[in-house]
Amino acid sequence: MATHTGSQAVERAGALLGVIVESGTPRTFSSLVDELGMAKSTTSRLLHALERSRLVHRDRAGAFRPGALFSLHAARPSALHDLSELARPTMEHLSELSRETVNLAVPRGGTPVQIDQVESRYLLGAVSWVGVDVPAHCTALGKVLYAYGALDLPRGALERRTAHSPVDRAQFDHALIEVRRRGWAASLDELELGLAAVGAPVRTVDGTVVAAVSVSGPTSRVNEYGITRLGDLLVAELRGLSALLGHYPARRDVS
Amino acid sequence: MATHTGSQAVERAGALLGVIVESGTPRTFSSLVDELGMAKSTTSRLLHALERSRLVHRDRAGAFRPGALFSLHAARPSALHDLSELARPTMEHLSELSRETVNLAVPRGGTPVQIDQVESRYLLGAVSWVGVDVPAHCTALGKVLYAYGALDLPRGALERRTAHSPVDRAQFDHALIEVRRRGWAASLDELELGLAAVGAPVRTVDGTVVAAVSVSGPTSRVNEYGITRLGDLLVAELRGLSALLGHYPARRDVS
DNA sequence: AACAGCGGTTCCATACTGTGAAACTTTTGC
DNA sequence: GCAAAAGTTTCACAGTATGGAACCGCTGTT
Repeated sequence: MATHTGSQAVERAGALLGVIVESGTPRTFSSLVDELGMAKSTTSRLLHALERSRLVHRDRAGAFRPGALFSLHAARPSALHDLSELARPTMEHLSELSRETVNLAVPRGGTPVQIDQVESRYLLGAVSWVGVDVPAHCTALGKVLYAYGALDLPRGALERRTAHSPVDRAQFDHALIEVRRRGWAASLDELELGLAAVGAPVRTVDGTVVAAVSVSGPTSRVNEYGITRLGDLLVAELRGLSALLGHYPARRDVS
Repeated sequence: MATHTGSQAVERAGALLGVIVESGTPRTFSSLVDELGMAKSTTSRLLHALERSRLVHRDRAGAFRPGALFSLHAARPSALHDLSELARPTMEHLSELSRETVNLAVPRGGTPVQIDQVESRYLLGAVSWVGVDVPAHCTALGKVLYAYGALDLPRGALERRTAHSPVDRAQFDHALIEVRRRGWAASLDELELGLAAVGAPVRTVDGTVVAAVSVSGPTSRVNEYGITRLGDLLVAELRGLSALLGHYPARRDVS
């Protein structure tokens, strides 16, 4: 029962690439053979072909990573725009449900970088943060990325912005554990009095957190809606995104 | 005379991907058929296979762009690190030749983002700019990215940082033309008195500018070395990088 | 409405190319 | 130094990729 008529070799090569790119960490030849269950010879041949096309790169240690073509694409200014595009429908939907500002951020250069935003439907809403330098530990997006290891924990003292800012390291670490437990993060009056946000992770199918989405607005309205309700809503909505990012054909054919 | 023993279908699919990713702009089906000279049927089949593997994405208009796997990779914090890795040897070499600080930047979110740096060999050298928010029009890296359209021109007034900062719009536009003519950009005392930099573009084989590299140090030493000499050096060194980024097997077999 | 033109997909017979087992070579571990 | 693991190459076979042609579904034209 073939999934589709067509090019077997290309699909197998695609499956290899999928595994290599999604796992995020360099993969050894044998781990690929094990995971996809193809003959060593076939795997070897396909990997060499992919290497010639600069789709994979084998490092000194002999492990495979995404190739120059992926780096080239990543260097383009439009690269993250593509991610925004994938996330757009979900963000629009969240915006409709909450009527608040929705943001998308990825970790880059040690801090969360906002790459897309859907404006609040209210007149009084969170304004654009794009480009503004805010301490990540006071934001929902930052906490999410920290909690799931998408961002290295901040070094040095935790800056205080308001009386509610998390500045105690032990307390902050505990907060991150709590984030992982619940699956979402909140930031109430921590960055600015009256400003609140709730954020949740965007995952690939294999569970890796690659981005975060938040809903933010006046603390009063956010509280009114319900922090937990908002958190759970985010988690539920973002689950769907994983499929877009990371669905690839099931292997293990029964021959 | 086959280039290598192996997988024709995969290599052809790889060539398709190469064209799609490198051209940076959405490609139509027929432009791909024309460029690679494969049968329409073959091209169609391969593209569908690539689509199933999320390596290409066809947008509403039916044009092909890099797929979700590329976006996924681009969203990872390590993505740009890969580019740095490719550029490292060249940057190290430039550092040895000039003994000054060498920087690598890509356009991201409307501004140049420094993604790698080799420190000056001198005690008095340009310090790390990573993360520091500087007006791009006063930097060599920024000018290069502006000049080649890798970055959209700044909106609004051009901020003045020193008496030498370019603040007149017409004059600035003219300076960019000059940058394109020479192939490199300079910034002398424009950002900070006593600080100078010379930058040049990093191109893919098809000529698209995806990044910029600069050498910076005290104006006195940079002048002593020679602005033009430095510019030409940069251009020459960076030409080699293109091959790493963009070399892919020549098509047009003679059958 | 009928039609031509264009962009893309599906069909199909042909033969070429991808396949896996096994032999072979290289590296790692002890 | 040997043995085992890791990875590459060989090879005969069959299955799959190939391109021409037919086909489909638009869009614009008279």
